Amino acid sequence: MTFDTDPAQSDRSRDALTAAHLYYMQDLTMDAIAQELHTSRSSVSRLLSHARETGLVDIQIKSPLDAPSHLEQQIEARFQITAHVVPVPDSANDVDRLERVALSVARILGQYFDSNMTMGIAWGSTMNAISRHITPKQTHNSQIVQLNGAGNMRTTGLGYASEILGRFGTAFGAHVQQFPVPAFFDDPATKQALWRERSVSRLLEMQAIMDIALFGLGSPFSGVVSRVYAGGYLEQAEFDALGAAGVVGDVATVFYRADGSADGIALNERSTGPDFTVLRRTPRRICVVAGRSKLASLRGALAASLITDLFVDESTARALVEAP
Amino acid sequence: MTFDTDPAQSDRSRDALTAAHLYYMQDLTMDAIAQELHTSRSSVSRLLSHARETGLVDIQIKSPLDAPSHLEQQIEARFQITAHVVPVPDSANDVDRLERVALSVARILGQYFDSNMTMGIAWGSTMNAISRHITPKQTHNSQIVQLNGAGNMRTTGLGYASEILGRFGTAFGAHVQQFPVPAFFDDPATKQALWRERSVSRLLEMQAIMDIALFGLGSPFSGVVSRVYAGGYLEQAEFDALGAAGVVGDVATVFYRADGSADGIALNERSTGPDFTVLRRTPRRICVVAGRSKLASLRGALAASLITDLFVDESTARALVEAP
DNA sequence: AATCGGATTGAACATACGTGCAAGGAGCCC
DNA sequence: GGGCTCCTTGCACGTATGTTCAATCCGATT
Repeated sequence: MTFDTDPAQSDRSRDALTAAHLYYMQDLTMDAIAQELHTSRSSVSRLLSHARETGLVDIQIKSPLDAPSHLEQQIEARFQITAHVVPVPDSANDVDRLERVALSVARILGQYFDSNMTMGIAWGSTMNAISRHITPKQTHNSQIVQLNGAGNMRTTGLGYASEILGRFGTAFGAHVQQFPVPAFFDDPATKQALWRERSVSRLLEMQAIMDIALFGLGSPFSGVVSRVYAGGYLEQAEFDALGAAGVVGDVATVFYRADGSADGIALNERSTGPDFTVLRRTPRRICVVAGRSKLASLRGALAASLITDLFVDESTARALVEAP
Repeated sequence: MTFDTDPAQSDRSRDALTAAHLYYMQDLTMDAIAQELHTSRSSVSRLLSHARETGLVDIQIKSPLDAPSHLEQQIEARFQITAHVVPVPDSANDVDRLERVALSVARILGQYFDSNMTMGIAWGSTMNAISRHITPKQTHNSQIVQLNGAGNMRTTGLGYASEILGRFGTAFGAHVQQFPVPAFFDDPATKQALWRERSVSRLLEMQAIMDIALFGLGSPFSGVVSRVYAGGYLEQAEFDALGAAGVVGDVATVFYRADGSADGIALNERSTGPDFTVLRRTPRRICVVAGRSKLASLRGALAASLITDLFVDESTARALVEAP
């Protein structure tokens, strides 16, 4: 049984390691490294890319002491959470914004997730963006578990969600636990029945003991429609009911109001996402938000105490600390 | 009292931090960053240099699993120490060799040294080379303590040694404890008398409880003469006596033989360096060696169990694992 | 207020770097 | 063994980056 020690790959990685040493520790030029490795400069360039992509080289930004920016301090003081404000120029559009916040999260995630841990993962455009950029890190005995179902009337959702899950899994060398159910059941009774099944309850157990939850926010009633609302998951009537109930957002297809409350929202009874009382027991709950359209949703999630660590673009962060 | 929060510097560092985020976390080009920061591309280049030099950006090379190279494994198995083999082409001369090993050590040192620690520092060309390249890291309540005196018949040695010490001190924000004595006393009795002085014994106490010792090796009887032997520290007669006693090297001006023994070497009675029995109590003893001329000295130091962590250039490492 | 020295800036230049491309190899199937 | 694809390599090109230099700014000093 070969681990990742197949001779070809190992050769390449060994060279990449040496090249990384020479480049990052000894400040040699790629040309000089090429000579030492008896190859061409281009190959060295590629080796170094490989080293960075595979997480062989790890670049961290330190926050010596003063680091928390003014904004971060304000957010932390006001909401009792850890804040990471991602600098994005105000002129950027929402797509760039999401991409850049996601990239920052993807690069830093390895500092949170480690061996023997379990991480819960939502799905959606935010999670998708993150998954495409994660810097890999080898872990052992770790689990990635899907937080909520992704099926709808048209598809099982297995393709989209499992693509995301899979990227997380391979990046961390973790076991992946899929949750092959629809996002919402038609009948609450189906959910209750299924929840008693051993195969499902095993997964719910894992959610209950996860160390990290990672999720974006849905914002049903703002400019950009979240994936949940565009993808055929909800009927118009259901959507209207959410509005009537005063819903401002969702985490893993579980909805809440501006004050953070979620009681009496009918759709939650049929949702497959984790109940907030469960979610709040997770030690680290990382929320990733990009774009001011999610501001109301963010405020609600904060009011509901769903977040311990927030990644947010600069302009949304500024809006957040302004008077509500 | 201003810490490092003087407004000008803080502005610069804040920009550097942002630039580092944008460059290393979001893969923007310097041009794009310049626009966001309303400055020129050159300034961004300088900001990023600044960020790297000040340790604001930390680049680490991971050793995922297989990392210990063959050579490192061999050394570790044979001598029960941790080995870091620095890749240096065989064609490099001894000066390059030292420079490159020192650079690697300087970059990685921050991973060993932290707040509330005490590190003992030798002096010499190796330590000098390292000191010129250390990547800074802010620590609190930490100490840098000089291991052995640096004075000789000509100078107090304060200039040279304290320059080295000082660079370590400022790089880590640590208190610096100099040791203003000659490298060797003329009369052992002077040493004993001085060693009872409270000012000196306070420093010896600190040496006794240090967490890390960092030193190069002296090799009196090989091609390149160590600083100790060229700088007027020893008279010819003393030098000859070392040869007669079978000495192969020294650590912080304390000498040893090929088998690691140090008993009965007269000069050690007059040396100001730490007794090996004291040194061996230090949990981490980092030795930096470059150049095959130090091979015999290295073998002796290993036999004397003076080393827990070894940094060595590739070709010397190869020579080390060959049959003695 | 004038002058000086040192630090900072952007333009221009010289390198260093990333990447598309065609050529060469290594496996694999026929 | 020939021919196929897929992967890797080095070259060449265009772009990105580091660095020098003259101009400018800033603060301190006279």
